[in-house]
Amino acid sequence: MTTPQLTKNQSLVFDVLEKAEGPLSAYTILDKLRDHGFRAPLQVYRALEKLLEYGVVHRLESINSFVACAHPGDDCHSHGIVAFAICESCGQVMEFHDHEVDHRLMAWVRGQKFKPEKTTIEIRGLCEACAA
Amino acid sequence: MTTPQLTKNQSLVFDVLEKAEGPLSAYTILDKLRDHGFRAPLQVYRALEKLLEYGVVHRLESINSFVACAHPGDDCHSHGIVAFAICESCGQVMEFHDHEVDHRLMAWVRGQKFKPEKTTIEIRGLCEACAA
DNA sequence: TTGCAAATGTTATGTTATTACATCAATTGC
DNA sequence: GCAATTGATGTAATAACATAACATTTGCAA
Repeated sequence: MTTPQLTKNQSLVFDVLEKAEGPLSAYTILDKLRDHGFRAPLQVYRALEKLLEYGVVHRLESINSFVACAHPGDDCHSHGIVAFAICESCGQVMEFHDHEVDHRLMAWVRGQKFKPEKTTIEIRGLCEACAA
Repeated sequence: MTTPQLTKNQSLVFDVLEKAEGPLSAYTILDKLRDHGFRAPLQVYRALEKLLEYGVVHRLESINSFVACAHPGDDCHSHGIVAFAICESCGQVMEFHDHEVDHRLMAWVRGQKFKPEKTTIEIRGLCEACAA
């Protein structure tokens, strides 16, 4: 999928996520955009919905937050399943891909005739700096 | 870890989850236990906290719900990372384990000197019956 | 220029989870 | 025995996350 031109709200939300150190909740994004005229959660959620669809933003299910994709200008979908390591101390997120993991999960899924739509892999713990 | 004797509230919550067809939200559990004297969400969340700790219940992060562990009488922790396939149509959940997936994720983690605490693997999609 | 689809604005509400504080019951140490 | 501690419970209030419903605006193509 190629990313279409972002609308005003989509750009604002994406910029906030890109400039952020780590993942942000929808309401945190809302607060950061009040100066730009944002008033309601839906303005954020609607933008996020599109950004997720375009693959330029990821949702972290285990912490109800969102991050910009770590592959600028690239298409995340081509990498297979995206996995995340989330530091519970500093909030830093590392994004990675492992084709063997994809392969094993998809093999299991095939065996069950299960039709996968969206797969979540999130490892919560402590990053090197915080574990020290 | 061996599971200690459950308290009254823990037993009530666990029984509800065991008898359920699929995952339940905390508030759904609350509703099912009103007849047994439950009045507040916290009664459910506190019981769930312990049941999760004992490993007899799993939390499904991507749907904010809880399921009884699919290995009755067994200790889930000994199986490594638990993965779930969740049917978005009928709500059915399949629980499985794949040592190779564990191995690959833990290898990545070691390479980053990341210290994992809790790992989530959830595949949302359609089960065989619902995909037909 | 009309008609449509997508995006936006706004209010209200629904859903999930926690904080704060009080009480009760079992256990331990003296 | 009986303080002291610990863990479980009860209750109210609130915080945090997400969507429904409806009105309006915008861009664009027939």
